[in-house]
Amino acid sequence: MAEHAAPRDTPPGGRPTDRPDLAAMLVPLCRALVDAERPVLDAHGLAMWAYAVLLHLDETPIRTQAALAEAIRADKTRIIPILDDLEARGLIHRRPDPGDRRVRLVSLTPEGRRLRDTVQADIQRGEERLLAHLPAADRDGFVRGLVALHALPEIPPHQPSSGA
Amino acid sequence: MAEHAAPRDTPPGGRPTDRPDLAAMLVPLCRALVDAERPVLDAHGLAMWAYAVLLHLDETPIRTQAALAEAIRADKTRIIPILDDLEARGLIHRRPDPGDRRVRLVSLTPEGRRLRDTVQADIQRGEERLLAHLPAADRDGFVRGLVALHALPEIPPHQPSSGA
DNA sequence: GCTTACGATCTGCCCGAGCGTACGATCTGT
DNA sequence: ACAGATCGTACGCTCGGGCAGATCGTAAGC
Repeated sequence: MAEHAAPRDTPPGGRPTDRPDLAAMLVPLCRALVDAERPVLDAHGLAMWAYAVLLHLDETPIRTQAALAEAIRADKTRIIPILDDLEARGLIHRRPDPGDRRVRLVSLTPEGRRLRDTVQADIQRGEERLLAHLPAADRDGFVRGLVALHALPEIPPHQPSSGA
Repeated sequence: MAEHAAPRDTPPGGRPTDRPDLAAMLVPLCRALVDAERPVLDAHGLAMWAYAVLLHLDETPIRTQAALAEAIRADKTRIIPILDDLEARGLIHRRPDPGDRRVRLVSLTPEGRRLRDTVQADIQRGEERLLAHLPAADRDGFVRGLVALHALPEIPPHQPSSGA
């Protein structure tokens, strides 16, 4: 089941780390987690992007739709139908900024906030059940490390040092 | 920059966790990490899937190509050209199983193993530089938690409990 | 020997997502 | 008033990847 990378001889120019690549563990974990959470989103008729919008909207005041799109790393054109849908369902407000009528001020409606809280509660409950598999110390470290990494402004590209 | 979710009132039916969703942190982290590591793979002429194959090949003995594809969660048809390329470059062997000539036994060649070690050293060096941003305790907990989660056989789907 | 099952391979279809372009409405500076 | 920039929106292209079907070789059971 669990394949741990056996420690190998030291490759040229690198210290051995005695663990699989972070990405090789993170990517499957991400996929599995997203798959696991999809039923919850489906049950509430939310697409992943729509949920990302709801999540982001009340954490930081929104300036423009393009900024919102960039914040959740979505495409600025593809976010339009998502906002259309959320607006049609009464989950967000989208009104022109009186100060600059080019921009639309996007905000959560009370129903939007409620749905968001409900869905997030479901999701986080599932996540907590997942985290329960870990010993308490590792669980806290994992979450704290993840929060810290998530807070990093950006991740610089790795440099191939060995002769290309 | 770093937006921490402010603790909110408890949503109906769930305990508040005072942290963003795991997935909401993991997915951007994955994307950023993969983006950061792409230059390394490019420098060695390896696609992501090809690297996944090399990574998987010497950790567990391979039975069939379809099993290999499933193990790295790739499509069984899409993996063929990848194996073709790796084989043409002398990085893997693909010979018919004498016991059952339907199946092809896939294994790493010495050059394949060397390339894999080189690339992995580059990648893990970059990852270690990233982890250096964390306090030692959180770093260890993060890696240990990640390894443990990665070792889980599967992640059960979350159940939407609130009235769908 | 025949039928059925299975693995590898190929081909084609469809979808989601990234990206560029274009256009209308609006703001800003001159 | 006019030029240039900015925002929201629509359209279209392209690519990667998931998926289904078809073919061929091989294996196993009858």
